Amino acid sequence: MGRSPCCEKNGLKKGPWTAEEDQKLIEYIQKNGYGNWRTLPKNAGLQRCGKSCRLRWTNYLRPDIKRGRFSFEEEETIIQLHSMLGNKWSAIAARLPGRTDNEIKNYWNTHIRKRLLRMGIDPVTHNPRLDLLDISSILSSSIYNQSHTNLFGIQQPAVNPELLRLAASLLSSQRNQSPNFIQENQFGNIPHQVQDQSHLLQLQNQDHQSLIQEIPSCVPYSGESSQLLEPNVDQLPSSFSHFNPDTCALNDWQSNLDNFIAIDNCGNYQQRVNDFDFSSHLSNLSTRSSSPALNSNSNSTYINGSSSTTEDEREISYCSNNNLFKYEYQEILDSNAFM
DNA sequence: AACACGGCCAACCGCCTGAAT
DNA sequence: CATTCAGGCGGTTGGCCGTGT
Repeated sequence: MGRSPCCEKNGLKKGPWTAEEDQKLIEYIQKNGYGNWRTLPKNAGLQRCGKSCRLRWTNYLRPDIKRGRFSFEEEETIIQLHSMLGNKWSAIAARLPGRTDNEIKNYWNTHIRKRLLRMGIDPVTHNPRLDLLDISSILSSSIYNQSHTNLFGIQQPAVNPELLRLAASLLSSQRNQSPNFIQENQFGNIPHQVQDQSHLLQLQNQDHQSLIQEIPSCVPYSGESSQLLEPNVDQLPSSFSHFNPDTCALNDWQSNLDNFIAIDNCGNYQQRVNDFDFSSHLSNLSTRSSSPALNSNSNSTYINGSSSTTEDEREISYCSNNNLFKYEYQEILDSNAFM
């Protein structure tokens, strides 16, 4: 009845593979192919279980594995696929030739996930982090002096009651003002007023999602992120300068910061305001990078550094489509309300 | 030089699904 | 139909290595 056991569980070697073991496995598979992992270790003269052999082969020894740093295009693909598929690493790996699910998973957990978190984007939902947005949960707490439980169920120290009283007061005063202050901005960028805590507190009256959709309402949006379109620069307000990495030197780039436009490779654009110290961010880049490190490959002709090669420049590039706006909003929240 | 710390990643663990018996 | 296991998958771990003090 049933199948016979695949292998003896005892007496099999575990841990890192030696070069000799690798060679045995490679030679066996080159000669006989792979498929029956149950019998393979014995036939190949390996004191390993079939599962270990399969893993070693698929994640490391396979000849078509691409090693080395992930390219920008690969990173972008991973993020886009993850937003659609979630932690389906094998499904994501199937669309990235030469990359294994294990490698993508590791790269996500060690690089991309942390970066998204720093940007205020929830790496699971790809939306703004609710733990940072959830001011209303603080304000709605009826007993200010009690400790506060955050979204993760972690007890946090009591919030300064004076601060909360001030916040409540400001909120109350803002309720009598125009609720459309965000839409009043003709360019669709985040208004500077948002920096003001009173405006920030006003936001808590609105549903987070509706707010996010509201901000880019004046911005041309090309639709699906998978569609790579040339940006339509004709739609840019004339007062905006734009950045062309093909022709613009880094100094020009920095000098234009006051009127900087970020355009992702779907053609969406956004005026960058200096709310979250974008200038110093770029200054730091310039000290570590002798050249702007920009390239003109892919479909990003006008872009905020998303085709560049340094870590921090890439960081900006993840703010594509709606995430761009979410990011800015999140940064404003972060720097004004929680610091 | 020695130690502590954190990041990275190969490898393992445990669960699930579908096939074999 | 029930049982058993191979294969596949995602989550987690632990050791190595680089960096900071």
